[in-house]
Amino acid sequence: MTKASGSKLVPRVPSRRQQYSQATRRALIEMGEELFTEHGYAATSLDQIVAGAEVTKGALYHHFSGKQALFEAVFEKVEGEASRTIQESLKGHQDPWDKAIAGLRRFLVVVQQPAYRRIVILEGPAVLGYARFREQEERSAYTHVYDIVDSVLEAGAWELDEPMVETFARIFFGAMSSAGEAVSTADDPETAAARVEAAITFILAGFQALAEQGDEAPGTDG
Amino acid sequence: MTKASGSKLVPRVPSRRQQYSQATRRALIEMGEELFTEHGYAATSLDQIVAGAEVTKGALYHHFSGKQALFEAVFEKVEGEASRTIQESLKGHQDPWDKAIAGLRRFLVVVQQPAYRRIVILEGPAVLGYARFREQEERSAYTHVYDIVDSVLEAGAWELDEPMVETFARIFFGAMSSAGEAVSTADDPETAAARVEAAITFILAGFQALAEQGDEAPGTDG
DNA sequence: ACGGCGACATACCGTCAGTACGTACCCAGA
DNA sequence: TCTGGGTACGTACTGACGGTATGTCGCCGT
Repeated sequence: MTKASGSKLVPRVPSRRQQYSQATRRALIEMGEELFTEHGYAATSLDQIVAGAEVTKGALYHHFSGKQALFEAVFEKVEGEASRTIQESLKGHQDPWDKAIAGLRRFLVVVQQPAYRRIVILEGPAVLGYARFREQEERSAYTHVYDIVDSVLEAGAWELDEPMVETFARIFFGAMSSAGEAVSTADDPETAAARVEAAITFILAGFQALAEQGDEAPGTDG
Repeated sequence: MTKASGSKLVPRVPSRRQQYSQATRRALIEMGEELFTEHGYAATSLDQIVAGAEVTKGALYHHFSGKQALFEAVFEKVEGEASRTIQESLKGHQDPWDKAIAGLRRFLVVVQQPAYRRIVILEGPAVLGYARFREQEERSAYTHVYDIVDSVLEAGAWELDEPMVETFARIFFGAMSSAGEAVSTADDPETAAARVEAAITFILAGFQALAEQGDEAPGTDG
Protein backbone atom coordinates (compact mmCIF):
# COMPACT_ATOMS: atom_id res chain seq x y z
CA MET A 1 0.00 0.00 0.00
CA THR A 2 2.93 2.35 0.63
CA LYS A 3 4.03 2.64 -2.94
CA ALA A 4 5.46 6.11 -2.79
CA SER A 5 8.32 4.80 -4.81
CA GLY A 6 8.94 8.25 -6.15
CA SER A 7 8.58 7.49 -9.82
CA LYS A 8 4.84 6.79 -9.98
CA LEU A 9 3.40 9.65 -7.97
CA VAL A 10 1.98 11.05 -11.15
CA PRO A 11 -0.78 8.70 -12.34
CA ARG A 12 0.49 7.18 -15.56
CA VAL A 13 -1.75 6.76 -18.50
CA PRO A 14 -3.40 3.44 -17.67
CA SER A 15 -2.36 0.46 -19.71
CA ARG A 16 -4.92 -1.58 -21.56
CA ARG A 17 -4.87 -4.10 -18.80
CA GLN A 18 -5.51 -1.46 -16.19
CA GLN A 19 -8.31 -0.03 -18.27
CA TYR A 20 -10.00 -3.41 -18.44
CA SER A 21 -9.59 -3.78 -14.74
CA GLN A 22 -11.14 -0.42 -14.03
CA ALA A 23 -13.98 -1.27 -16.39
CA THR A 24 -14.93 -4.41 -14.48
CA ARG A 25 -14.63 -2.48 -11.25
CA ARG A 26 -17.01 0.15 -12.53
CA ALA A 27 -19.35 -2.52 -13.83
CA LEU A 28 -19.48 -4.12 -10.40
CA ILE A 29 -20.19 -0.80 -8.70
CA GLU A 30 -22.87 0.14 -11.18
CA MET A 31 -24.57 -3.23 -10.95
CA GLY A 32 -24.32 -3.00 -7.18
CA GLU A 33 -25.93 0.41 -7.21
CA GLU A 34 -28.75 -0.84 -9.38
CA LEU A 35 -29.52 -3.96 -7.38
CA PHE A 36 -28.94 -2.46 -3.94
CA THR A 37 -31.26 0.37 -4.88
CA GLU A 38 -33.97 -1.92 -6.12
CA HIS A 39 -33.88 -4.78 -3.64
CA GLY A 40 -31.81 -3.49 -0.75
CA TYR A 41 -28.54 -4.73 0.68
CA ALA A 42 -29.61 -7.96 2.36
CA ALA A 43 -31.90 -9.07 -0.44
CA THR A 44 -29.18 -8.67 -3.06
CA SER A 45 -26.86 -11.63 -3.49
CA LEU A 46 -23.34 -11.38 -4.80
CA ASP A 47 -24.25 -13.95 -7.44
CA GLN A 48 -26.84 -11.56 -8.84
CA ILE A 49 -24.34 -8.74 -8.91
CA VAL A 50 -21.55 -10.65 -10.61
CA ALA A 51 -24.02 -12.16 -13.07
CA GLY A 52 -25.34 -8.72 -13.93
CA ALA A 53 -21.83 -7.37 -14.31
CA GLU A 54 -20.94 -10.44 -16.38
CA VAL A 55 -18.02 -11.43 -14.24
CA THR A 56 -17.53 -13.95 -11.43
CA LYS A 57 -17.09 -13.80 -7.72
CA GLY A 58 -13.37 -14.09 -8.20
CA ALA A 59 -13.38 -10.71 -9.89
CA LEU A 60 -15.49 -9.18 -7.18
CA TYR A 61 -13.25 -10.44 -4.42
CA HIS A 62 -10.24 -9.25 -6.34
CA HIS A 63 -11.50 -5.67 -6.32
CA PHE A 64 -13.31 -5.62 -2.99
CA SER A 65 -12.73 -7.29 0.31
CA GLY A 66 -16.37 -8.38 0.52
CA LYS A 67 -19.98 -7.44 0.14
CA GLN A 68 -19.81 -4.58 2.59
CA ALA A 69 -16.77 -3.08 0.89
CA LEU A 70 -18.62 -3.13 -2.42
CA PHE A 71 -21.56 -1.42 -0.77
CA GLU A 72 -19.25 1.21 0.60
CA ALA A 73 -17.87 1.88 -2.86
CA VAL A 74 -21.41 2.24 -4.18
CA PHE A 75 -22.23 4.48 -1.24
CA GLU A 76 -19.28 6.73 -1.99
CA LYS A 77 -20.31 7.03 -5.61
CA VAL A 78 -23.91 7.92 -4.91
CA GLU A 79 -23.06 10.21 -2.06
CA GLY A 80 -20.29 11.89 -4.02
CA GLU A 81 -22.54 12.60 -6.97
CA ALA A 82 -25.20 14.03 -4.71
CA SER A 83 -22.67 16.16 -2.90
CA ARG A 84 -21.33 17.54 -6.15
CA THR A 85 -24.83 18.30 -7.38
CA ILE A 86 -25.61 20.29 -4.25
CA GLN A 87 -22.32 22.11 -4.36
CA GLU A 88 -23.11 23.09 -7.90
CA SER A 89 -26.34 24.71 -6.79
CA LEU A 90 -24.55 26.92 -4.28
CA LYS A 91 -22.49 28.69 -6.89
CA GLY A 92 -23.70 32.09 -7.88
CA HIS A 93 -25.19 32.86 -4.51
CA GLN A 94 -23.53 35.24 -2.15
CA ASP A 95 -26.23 35.97 0.37
CA PRO A 96 -26.32 33.22 3.02
CA TRP A 97 -30.10 33.08 3.06
CA ASP A 98 -30.23 32.67 -0.68
CA LYS A 99 -27.58 29.99 -0.46
CA ALA A 100 -29.56 28.18 2.19
CA ILE A 101 -32.72 28.15 0.11
CA ALA A 102 -30.87 27.14 -3.05
CA GLY A 103 -29.14 24.29 -1.26
CA LEU A 104 -32.39 23.18 0.28
CA ARG A 105 -34.15 23.15 -3.06
CA ARG A 106 -31.45 21.06 -4.64
CA PHE A 107 -31.30 18.71 -1.70
CA LEU A 108 -35.03 18.11 -1.95
CA VAL A 109 -34.45 17.05 -5.53
CA VAL A 110 -31.50 14.83 -4.73
CA VAL A 111 -33.28 13.09 -1.91
CA GLN A 112 -35.97 11.91 -4.24
CA GLN A 113 -33.54 9.85 -6.27
CA PRO A 114 -34.11 6.19 -5.39
CA ALA A 115 -30.41 5.39 -5.16
CA TYR A 116 -29.70 8.18 -2.70
CA ARG A 117 -32.75 7.40 -0.63
CA ARG A 118 -32.12 3.71 -0.32
CA ILE A 119 -28.34 3.49 -0.23
CA VAL A 120 -27.36 6.64 1.61
CA ILE A 121 -30.28 7.44 3.87
CA LEU A 122 -32.07 4.19 4.49
CA GLU A 123 -29.44 1.45 4.52
CA GLY A 124 -26.23 3.39 4.79
CA PRO A 125 -26.22 3.79 8.55
CA ALA A 126 -27.27 0.21 9.23
CA VAL A 127 -24.91 -1.45 6.76
CA LEU A 128 -21.81 0.65 7.31
CA GLY A 129 -22.42 1.21 10.97
CA TYR A 130 -23.09 4.66 12.28
CA ALA A 131 -19.43 5.50 12.74
CA ARG A 132 -18.37 4.84 9.17
CA PHE A 133 -21.58 6.33 7.86
CA ARG A 134 -20.95 9.63 9.56
CA GLU A 135 -17.31 9.48 8.53
CA GLN A 136 -18.43 9.40 4.93
CA GLU A 137 -21.02 12.11 5.34
CA GLU A 138 -18.59 14.40 7.11
CA ARG A 139 -16.60 14.90 3.99
CA SER A 140 -19.47 15.39 1.57
CA ALA A 141 -23.10 16.45 1.90
CA TYR A 142 -22.87 17.40 5.54
CA THR A 143 -20.04 19.82 4.93
CA HIS A 144 -22.31 21.86 2.68
CA VAL A 145 -24.95 22.01 5.36
CA TYR A 146 -22.35 23.04 7.87
CA ASP A 147 -21.05 25.80 5.62
CA ILE A 148 -24.53 27.12 4.97
CA VAL A 149 -25.52 27.06 8.60
CA ASP A 150 -22.26 28.72 9.50
CA SER A 151 -22.86 31.52 7.00
CA VAL A 152 -26.42 32.03 8.18
CA LEU A 153 -25.42 32.20 11.79
CA GLU A 154 -22.57 34.50 10.98
CA ALA A 155 -24.89 36.74 9.00
CA GLY A 156 -27.06 36.95 12.07
CA ALA A 157 -24.08 38.49 13.83
CA TRP A 158 -24.18 35.88 16.55
CA GLU A 159 -20.86 34.75 17.75
CA LEU A 160 -21.00 31.03 18.36
CA ASP A 161 -18.20 28.67 19.13
CA GLU A 162 -17.56 25.83 16.75
CA PRO A 163 -19.38 23.08 18.68
CA MET A 164 -22.51 25.23 18.83
CA VAL A 165 -22.43 25.77 15.08
CA GLU A 166 -21.88 22.04 14.76
CA THR A 167 -24.99 21.45 16.84
CA PHE A 168 -27.09 23.74 14.67
CA ALA A 169 -25.72 22.08 11.57
CA ARG A 170 -26.58 18.62 12.90
CA ILE A 171 -30.08 19.73 13.72
CA PHE A 172 -30.63 21.22 10.31
CA PHE A 173 -29.11 18.26 8.58
CA GLY A 174 -31.46 15.93 10.40
CA ALA A 175 -34.39 18.18 9.71
CA MET A 176 -33.62 18.19 6.02
CA SER A 177 -33.03 14.46 5.81
CA SER A 178 -36.36 13.84 7.46
CA ALA A 179 -38.05 16.45 5.32
CA GLY A 180 -36.52 14.83 2.28
CA GLU A 181 -37.93 11.50 3.28
CA ALA A 182 -41.33 13.06 3.76
CA VAL A 183 -41.11 14.63 0.35
CA SER A 184 -39.99 11.53 -1.45
CA THR A 185 -42.67 9.33 0.11
CA ALA A 186 -45.46 11.86 -0.34
CA ASP A 187 -48.26 11.22 -2.80
CA ASP A 188 -47.48 14.55 -4.40
CA PRO A 189 -43.75 15.28 -4.00
CA GLU A 190 -44.11 18.66 -5.70
CA THR A 191 -46.41 20.26 -3.17
CA ALA A 192 -44.71 18.39 -0.36
CA ALA A 193 -41.44 20.00 -1.38
CA ALA A 194 -43.18 23.36 -1.51
CA ARG A 195 -44.46 22.83 2.03
CA VAL A 196 -41.02 21.89 3.28
CA GLU A 197 -39.54 24.95 1.66
CA ALA A 198 -42.21 27.12 3.26
CA ALA A 199 -41.53 25.62 6.67
CA ILE A 200 -37.77 26.07 6.44
CA THR A 201 -38.19 29.57 5.13
CA PHE A 202 -40.40 30.27 8.09
CA ILE A 203 -37.81 28.99 10.51
CA LEU A 204 -35.12 31.06 8.83
CA ALA A 205 -37.42 34.05 9.09
CA GLY A 206 -37.49 33.42 12.81
CA PHE A 207 -33.71 33.65 12.81
CA GLN A 208 -33.85 36.90 10.94
CA ALA A 209 -36.43 38.30 13.33
CA LEU A 210 -34.18 37.48 16.23
CA ALA A 211 -31.23 39.00 14.47
CA GLU A 212 -33.08 42.22 13.83
CA GLN A 213 -34.23 42.60 17.36
CA GLY A 214 -30.73 41.79 18.52
CA ASP A 215 -31.37 38.75 20.63
CA GLU A 216 -28.45 37.28 22.38
CA ALA A 217 -26.93 34.15 21.02
CA PRO A 218 -27.59 30.80 22.64
CA GLY A 219 -24.72 29.88 24.86
CA THR A 220 -23.30 26.56 25.86
CA ASP A 221 -24.04 27.28 29.49
CA GLY A 222 -27.42 25.57 29.51
CA MET B 1 -59.48 -13.76 12.57
CA THR B 2 -63.16 -12.84 12.91
CA LYS B 3 -63.78 -14.56 16.18
CA ALA B 4 -66.23 -12.12 17.68
CA SER B 5 -68.07 -15.08 19.04
CA GLY B 6 -69.36 -12.90 21.81
CA SER B 7 -68.34 -15.01 24.75
CA LYS B 8 -64.59 -14.28 24.93
CA LEU B 9 -64.44 -10.56 24.39
CA VAL B 10 -63.28 -10.17 27.96
CA PRO B 11 -59.74 -11.58 28.24
CA ARG B 12 -59.92 -14.57 30.48
CA VAL B 13 -57.45 -15.15 33.23
CA PRO B 14 -54.65 -16.96 31.36
CA SER B 15 -54.32 -20.65 32.06
CA ARG B 16 -51.03 -22.09 33.25
CA ARG B 17 -50.33 -23.24 29.74
CA GLN B 18 -50.88 -19.78 28.34
CA GLN B 19 -48.69 -18.30 31.04
CA TYR B 20 -45.82 -20.58 30.08
CA SER B 21 -46.32 -19.68 26.46
CA GLN B 22 -46.25 -15.98 27.16
CA ALA B 23 -43.14 -16.48 29.27
CA THR B 24 -41.20 -18.07 26.42
CA ARG B 25 -42.45 -15.38 24.08
CA ARG B 26 -41.20 -12.71 26.43
CA ALA B 27 -37.91 -14.52 26.84
CA LEU B 28 -37.44 -14.56 23.09
CA ILE B 29 -38.22 -10.86 22.78
CA GLU B 30 -35.94 -9.93 25.64
CA MET B 31 -33.09 -12.03 24.31
CA GLY B 32 -33.69 -10.54 20.88
CA GLU B 33 -33.56 -7.04 22.31
CA GLU B 34 -30.32 -7.80 24.07
CA LEU B 35 -28.55 -9.41 21.13
CA PHE B 36 -29.92 -7.09 18.46
CA THR B 37 -28.83 -4.15 20.55
CA GLU B 38 -25.35 -5.47 21.07
CA HIS B 39 -24.51 -7.01 17.71
CA GLY B 40 -27.13 -5.66 15.34
CA TYR B 41 -29.76 -7.46 13.31
CA ALA B 42 -27.65 -9.13 10.67
CA ALA B 43 -24.90 -10.22 13.04
CA THR B 44 -27.34 -11.91 15.39
CA SER B 45 -28.28 -15.47 14.51
CA LEU B 46 -31.51 -17.12 15.51
CA ASP B 47 -29.46 -19.89 17.07
CA GLN B 48 -27.91 -17.40 19.45
CA ILE B 49 -31.31 -16.03 20.38
CA VAL B 50 -32.97 -19.35 21.03
CA ALA B 51 -29.92 -20.55 22.91
CA GLY B 52 -30.00 -17.47 25.10
CA ALA B 53 -33.71 -17.85 25.71
CA GLU B 54 -33.18 -21.54 26.42
CA VAL B 55 -35.65 -22.73 23.82
CA THR B 56 -35.33 -23.98 20.26
CA LYS B 57 -36.08 -22.66 16.83
CA GLY B 58 -39.37 -24.50 16.89
CA ALA B 59 -40.53 -22.28 19.71
CA LEU B 60 -39.39 -19.17 17.92
CA TYR B 61 -41.17 -20.08 14.72
CA HIS B 62 -44.25 -20.99 16.69
CA HIS B 63 -44.49 -17.46 18.08
CA PHE B 64 -43.11 -15.48 15.17
CA SER B 65 -43.25 -15.91 11.43
CA GLY B 66 -39.51 -15.34 11.13
CA LYS B 67 -36.52 -13.29 12.13
CA GLN B 68 -37.97 -10.04 10.91
CA ALA B 69 -41.21 -10.58 12.80
CA LEU B 70 -39.24 -11.12 16.00
CA PHE B 71 -37.34 -7.93 15.32
CA GLU B 72 -40.60 -6.10 14.84
CA ALA B 73 -41.85 -7.35 18.19
CA VAL B 74 -38.64 -6.15 19.82
CA PHE B 75 -39.00 -2.86 18.00
CA GLU B 76 -42.54 -2.40 19.29
CA LYS B 77 -41.41 -3.08 22.83
CA VAL B 78 -38.49 -0.64 22.79
CA GLU B 79 -40.42 2.01 20.93
CA GLY B 80 -43.46 1.60 23.15
CA GLU B 81 -41.44 1.99 26.32
CA ALA B 82 -39.75 5.09 24.94
CA SER B 83 -43.05 6.55 23.87
CA ARG B 84 -44.57 6.00 27.28
CA THR B 85 -41.56 7.57 28.96
CA ILE B 86 -41.87 10.67 26.85
CA GLN B 87 -45.60 10.88 27.36
CA GLU B 88 -44.99 10.73 31.07
CA SER B 89 -42.74 13.78 30.87
CA LEU B 90 -45.45 15.84 29.19
CA LYS B 91 -47.84 15.58 32.09
CA GLY B 92 -48.00 18.57 34.36
CA HIS B 93 -47.20 21.03 31.60
CA GLN B 94 -49.85 23.25 30.15
CA ASP B 95 -47.84 25.84 28.29
CA PRO B 96 -46.89 24.52 24.85
CA TRP B 97 -43.38 25.91 25.06
CA ASP B 98 -42.80 24.25 28.39
CA LYS B 99 -44.18 21.03 27.00
CA ALA B 100 -41.87 21.24 24.04
CA ILE B 101 -38.80 21.70 26.22
CA ALA B 102 -39.85 18.98 28.64
CA GLY B 103 -40.46 16.54 25.79
CA LEU B 104 -37.16 17.44 24.21
CA ARG B 105 -35.28 16.88 27.44
CA ARG B 106 -36.79 13.47 27.93
CA PHE B 107 -36.24 12.52 24.33
CA LEU B 108 -32.58 13.37 24.63
CA VAL B 109 -32.39 10.96 27.53
CA VAL B 110 -34.28 8.21 25.74
CA VAL B 111 -32.21 8.48 22.61
CA GLN B 112 -29.08 7.69 24.56
CA GLN B 113 -30.34 4.25 25.51
CA PRO B 114 -28.45 1.72 23.39
CA ALA B 115 -31.55 -0.33 22.60
CA TYR B 116 -33.49 2.65 21.29
CA ARG B 117 -30.55 3.93 19.31
CA ARG B 118 -29.71 0.69 17.61
CA ILE B 119 -33.09 -0.94 17.17
CA VAL B 120 -35.36 2.01 16.55
CA ILE B 121 -33.18 4.66 14.98
CA LEU B 122 -30.32 2.85 13.34
CA GLU B 123 -31.64 -0.47 12.11
CA GLY B 124 -35.39 0.00 12.32
CA PRO B 125 -35.83 1.69 8.96
CA ALA B 126 -33.53 -0.66 7.11
CA VAL B 127 -34.84 -3.89 8.61
CA LEU B 128 -38.55 -3.15 8.63
CA GLY B 129 -38.49 -1.08 5.48
CA TYR B 130 -39.32 2.56 5.60
CA ALA B 131 -43.06 2.03 5.19
CA ARG B 132 -43.50 -0.28 8.17
CA PHE B 133 -41.03 1.77 10.18
CA ARG B 134 -43.04 4.92 9.77
CA GLU B 135 -46.24 2.98 10.37
CA GLN B 136 -44.89 2.04 13.78
CA GLU B 137 -43.62 5.49 14.59
CA GLU B 138 -46.88 7.11 13.59
CA ARG B 139 -48.64 5.63 16.52
CA SER B 140 -46.02 6.24 19.18
CA ALA B 141 -43.16 8.70 19.54
CA TYR B 142 -44.02 10.72 16.49
CA THR B 143 -47.52 11.46 17.71
CA HIS B 144 -46.08 13.25 20.70
CA VAL B 145 -43.89 15.39 18.51
CA TYR B 146 -46.88 16.14 16.34
CA ASP B 147 -48.98 17.15 19.32
CA ILE B 148 -46.26 19.39 20.68
CA VAL B 149 -45.61 21.05 17.35
CA ASP B 150 -49.33 21.48 16.88
CA SER B 151 -49.68 23.18 20.26
CA VAL B 152 -46.71 25.43 19.64
CA LEU B 153 -47.99 26.51 16.26
CA GLU B 154 -51.45 27.03 17.62
CA ALA B 155 -50.05 29.10 20.47
CA GLY B 156 -48.38 31.26 17.85
CA ALA B 157 -51.85 32.02 16.54
CA TRP B 158 -50.93 30.82 13.08
CA GLU B 159 -53.63 28.98 11.31
CA LEU B 160 -52.08 26.14 9.40
CA ASP B 161 -53.78 23.33 7.60
CA GLU B 162 -53.06 19.81 8.72
CA PRO B 163 -50.43 18.90 6.09
CA MET B 164 -48.46 22.02 6.96
CA VAL B 165 -48.44 21.07 10.63
CA GLU B 166 -47.44 17.60 9.54
CA THR B 167 -44.53 19.08 7.63
CA PHE B 168 -43.34 21.04 10.64
CA ALA B 169 -43.71 17.97 12.82
CA ARG B 170 -41.66 15.87 10.39
CA ILE B 171 -38.95 18.49 10.32
CA PHE B 172 -38.78 18.73 14.06
CA PHE B 173 -38.86 15.00 14.48
CA GLY B 174 -35.95 14.62 12.11
CA ALA B 175 -34.10 17.43 13.82
CA MET B 176 -34.52 15.80 17.19
CA SER B 177 -33.55 12.36 15.99
CA SER B 178 -30.39 13.74 14.49
CA ALA B 179 -29.72 15.83 17.56
CA GLY B 180 -30.23 12.75 19.66
CA GLU B 181 -27.71 10.87 17.60
CA ALA B 182 -25.24 13.70 18.01
CA VAL B 183 -25.79 13.69 21.73
CA SER B 184 -25.46 9.98 22.16
CA THR B 185 -22.26 9.76 20.13
CA ALA B 186 -20.67 12.81 21.68
CA ASP B 187 -17.67 12.50 23.96
CA ASP B 188 -19.55 14.43 26.60
CA PRO B 189 -23.28 13.72 26.22
CA GLU B 190 -24.15 16.11 29.05
CA THR B 191 -22.88 19.29 27.46
CA ALA B 192 -23.91 18.05 24.04
CA ALA B 193 -27.47 17.75 25.32
CA ALA B 194 -27.20 21.22 26.78
CA ARG B 195 -26.09 22.57 23.42
CA VAL B 196 -28.97 20.87 21.64
CA GLU B 197 -31.41 22.27 24.13
CA ALA B 198 -29.95 25.74 23.65
CA ALA B 199 -30.24 25.43 19.89
CA ILE B 200 -33.85 24.24 19.98
CA THR B 201 -34.74 26.91 22.49
CA PHE B 202 -33.22 29.45 20.16
CA ILE B 203 -35.29 28.21 17.24
CA LEU B 204 -38.43 28.29 19.33
CA ALA B 205 -37.53 31.82 20.36
CA GLY B 206 -37.50 32.67 16.68
CA PHE B 207 -41.06 31.37 16.46
CA GLN B 208 -42.06 33.50 19.39
CA ALA B 209 -40.43 36.56 17.87
CA LEU B 210 -42.40 36.03 14.69
CA ALA B 211 -45.56 35.52 16.66
CA GLU B 212 -45.07 38.75 18.55
CA GLN B 213 -44.43 40.81 15.48
CA GLY B 214 -47.41 39.15 13.86
CA ASP B 215 -45.80 37.58 10.85
CA GLU B 216 -48.06 35.82 8.48
CA ALA B 217 -48.09 32.07 8.46
CA PRO B 218 -46.26 30.10 5.81
CA GLY B 219 -48.70 29.01 3.15
CA THR B 220 -48.73 26.00 0.91
CA ASP B 221 -48.60 28.20 -2.17
CA GLY B 222 -44.86 28.10 -2.60
C1' DA C 1 -60.23 -40.95 30.72
C1' DC C 2 -59.40 -39.48 26.51
C1' DG C 3 -59.17 -37.18 22.28
C1' DG C 4 -57.22 -33.21 20.49
C1' DC C 5 -54.80 -29.27 20.00
C1' DG C 6 -51.44 -26.01 21.45
C1' DA C 7 -46.57 -25.56 22.45
C1' DC C 8 -42.83 -26.75 21.55
C1' DA C 9 -38.29 -30.02 19.88
C1' DT C 10 -35.44 -32.18 16.08
C1' DA C 11 -33.72 -33.03 11.69
C1' DC C 12 -33.14 -31.36 7.48
C1' DC C 13 -32.79 -28.22 3.16
C1' DG C 14 -31.56 -24.27 0.16
C1' DT C 15 -29.11 -20.15 -0.10
C1' DC C 16 -25.40 -17.31 0.27
C1' DA C 17 -20.98 -14.90 1.83
C1' DG C 18 -16.53 -16.02 1.84
C1' DT C 19 -12.20 -19.00 0.61
C1' DA C 20 -8.72 -21.84 -1.84
C1' DC C 21 -6.75 -22.58 -5.68
C1' DG C 22 -6.10 -22.77 -10.61
C1' DT C 23 -5.23 -20.18 -15.00
C1' DA C 24 -4.84 -16.97 -18.84
C1' DC C 25 -2.75 -12.97 -20.19
C1' DC C 26 0.00 -8.85 -20.16
C1' DC C 27 4.41 -6.66 -19.57
C1' DA C 28 9.36 -6.05 -18.26
C1' DG C 29 13.75 -7.58 -18.87
C1' DA C 30 17.29 -10.45 -21.22
C1' DT D 1 11.53 -13.20 -29.24
C1' DC D 2 11.36 -15.70 -25.30
C1' DT D 3 10.43 -16.02 -20.38
C1' DG D 4 9.45 -15.27 -15.54
C1' DG D 5 6.27 -13.19 -12.71
C1' DG D 6 2.46 -10.87 -11.23
C1' DT D 7 -2.11 -9.11 -12.10
C1' DA D 8 -6.82 -10.12 -13.03
C1' DC D 9 -9.63 -12.87 -13.01
C1' DG D 10 -12.53 -18.02 -13.13
C1' DT D 11 -14.02 -22.44 -10.63
C1' DA D 12 -15.07 -25.39 -7.00
C1' DC D 13 -16.01 -25.72 -2.49
C1' DT D 14 -17.28 -24.86 2.66
C1' DG D 15 -19.57 -23.39 6.77
C1' DA D 16 -23.19 -20.78 8.59
C1' DC D 17 -27.63 -19.36 8.78
C1' DG D 18 -32.75 -18.64 7.87
C1' DG D 19 -36.47 -21.28 7.17
C1' DT D 20 -39.40 -25.79 6.94
C1' DA D 21 -41.38 -30.35 7.75
C1' DT D 22 -42.50 -33.39 10.93
C1' DG D 23 -42.54 -35.64 15.39
C1' DT D 24 -43.91 -35.51 20.38
C1' DC D 25 -45.38 -34.32 24.95
C1' DG D 26 -48.70 -32.60 28.11
C1' DC D 27 -52.47 -29.61 29.46
C1' DC D 28 -57.52 -28.92 29.08
C1' DG D 29 -62.20 -29.36 28.01
C1' DT D 30 -65.77 -32.87 27.76
